[in-house]
Amino acid sequence: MSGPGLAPPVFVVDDDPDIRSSLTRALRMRGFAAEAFASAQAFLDGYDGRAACVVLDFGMPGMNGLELQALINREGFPLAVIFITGHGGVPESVQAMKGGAVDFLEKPFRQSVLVERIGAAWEVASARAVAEGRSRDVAARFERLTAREREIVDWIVAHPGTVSSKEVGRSLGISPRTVDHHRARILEKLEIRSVAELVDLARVLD
Amino acid sequence: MSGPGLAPPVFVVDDDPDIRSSLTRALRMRGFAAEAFASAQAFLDGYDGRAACVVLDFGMPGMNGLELQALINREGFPLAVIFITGHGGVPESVQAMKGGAVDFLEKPFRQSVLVERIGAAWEVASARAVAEGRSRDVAARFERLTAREREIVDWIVAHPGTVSSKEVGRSLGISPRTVDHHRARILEKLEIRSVAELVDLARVLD
DNA sequence: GATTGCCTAGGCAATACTGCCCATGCCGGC
DNA sequence: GCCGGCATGGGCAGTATTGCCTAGGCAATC
Repeated sequence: MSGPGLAPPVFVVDDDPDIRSSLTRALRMRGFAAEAFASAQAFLDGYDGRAACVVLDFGMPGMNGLELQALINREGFPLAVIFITGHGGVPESVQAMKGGAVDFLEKPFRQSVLVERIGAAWEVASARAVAEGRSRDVAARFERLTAREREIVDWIVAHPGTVSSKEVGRSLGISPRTVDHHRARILEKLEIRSVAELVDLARVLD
Repeated sequence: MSGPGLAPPVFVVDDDPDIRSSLTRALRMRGFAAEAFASAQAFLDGYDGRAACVVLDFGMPGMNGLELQALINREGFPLAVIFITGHGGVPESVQAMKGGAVDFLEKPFRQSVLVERIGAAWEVASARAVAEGRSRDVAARFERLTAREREIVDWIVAHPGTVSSKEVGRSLGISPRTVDHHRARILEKLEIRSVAELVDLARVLD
C-alpha cells in the first residue's frame, strides 16, 4: 500500500504564476503529486497519458480551458477536469459541465474546497482510466479479427437470440460448418470461451 | 405523423405567475404542449409519468428546484430538467448540472434560447423514456424468476465465459440436469432464446 | 388433506457444438 | 512460381444442449 503511484497526480493548468505556485504547493502538502503548466499547449506537450485530475483555468490566452476540455474528450484521455475561473459566469459553468467537467469553482476559493473536489474528481478519473484501458484492450483484440469474422461477430451481437451456426450460416449464405470454423477462431482471438462472453465483450465497445 | 402526442410536453414549474403565463403562451405558440404548475408539489400531484421536459425554477418556496430534481432522479421519471433562476450563481448551476440537469438559464433569458434548449432536452427525455421503459420491462420479466433461477442467472452473468450446465451445476452443487431444467424455465420466462441474450438482457439492469 | 409451486434429477432422442483432421480456391507478397 | 493467410466446407468422435417425458420431496396455501 505504499510507494510511487500512491499520490494521485494533479495537473494545474493556469497562466497565472501565483495560482500555479500556490496551488501546487498546497496540493503537494496534502499528498497530491501536483505539476503545473502555464498553458494548454504546455500541458499537452508534457502529458504522458496517465489517469489524473486536471485543474484548468477557464479563461487562458491561447487554447482556452473549454477547448482543451473538448480535446481531452475527443482523445479519450483518462482525465477528470475541474475548472477554476476568475471572470466566468453561469453560462460558462453550464457549458463546462455539459462538456463533462467534474466541477467548476470561482476564484477566489478556499483551498480546502478544491482539495475536497479533487478527491472526488480523482475517483472519476480512476474509474475512467479503468474503463478506457478495458475498452482499448478489447478493441485491440477485435482488431485481430478478419473481415468475415467481424461480420459474424456483428451478426451475433445484433441477434443475440439466434446464435446457432445454422441460423448464422443461412443468414450469411455460407455453410454452418464454416461458421463453426470462424466462431472457433473468433473465440480464440478474443480470448473468450463462449458466445455469451462475446456479446458481453462487444457491449464494452460503446 | 400527426395527431395527439406529436407536441412534446413541457411542464413549467415556477411560483411566479407572470413567468408561468408568458412561458406557456410562448411554448404553445411554438408547438409544445405546455402546462404550468405553481409549485413542485402541484407538479408532482399532476404528473402522470409521461416523458417530458420540465422547466424548473431553481428557487421556489416549499420544495425547491434542486429537491424536486433529486426526487425525479430517485424515482427515475423520464424527465429532462432545465433550470431557470433569478438569483442563482455559479455554485447553484454547478450543483444543478451535477444533479443531471440538461441546462441552466439565468433570468432574464430570450425565449428563443429557451425554446432551443427545450428541443435538445426533449431529445434527452425521449431517450431516457425509451431506456426507462426497456429497463422496467426487463425488470418485470426478471421478477417472474424463482430464487433458484435467479441464482443461476446471477452466476451465468458473473461468469459469461463458463456457461455450460456442467460447470454451473458443479458450482452450485446440483446436477447438470437440474441446471438444464432451470435454464429452460429461465429462457422461457425472460422470453429469450439463448444464454447470450440472457447476458445481454442482464446488462440492461444497471 | 388436497393442491399448487418449486427444486431436484433421471431417461431418451434429436439436435447442436467442439476439436481435431482434411481439402480446395483465392489473393498478395517475396 | 511458391508460400502464407483467408474463406470455404466436409468427416468424425466426443460432448453438450434441448425438448419432452416421468417423479419424488418439501413447503405453503386453500
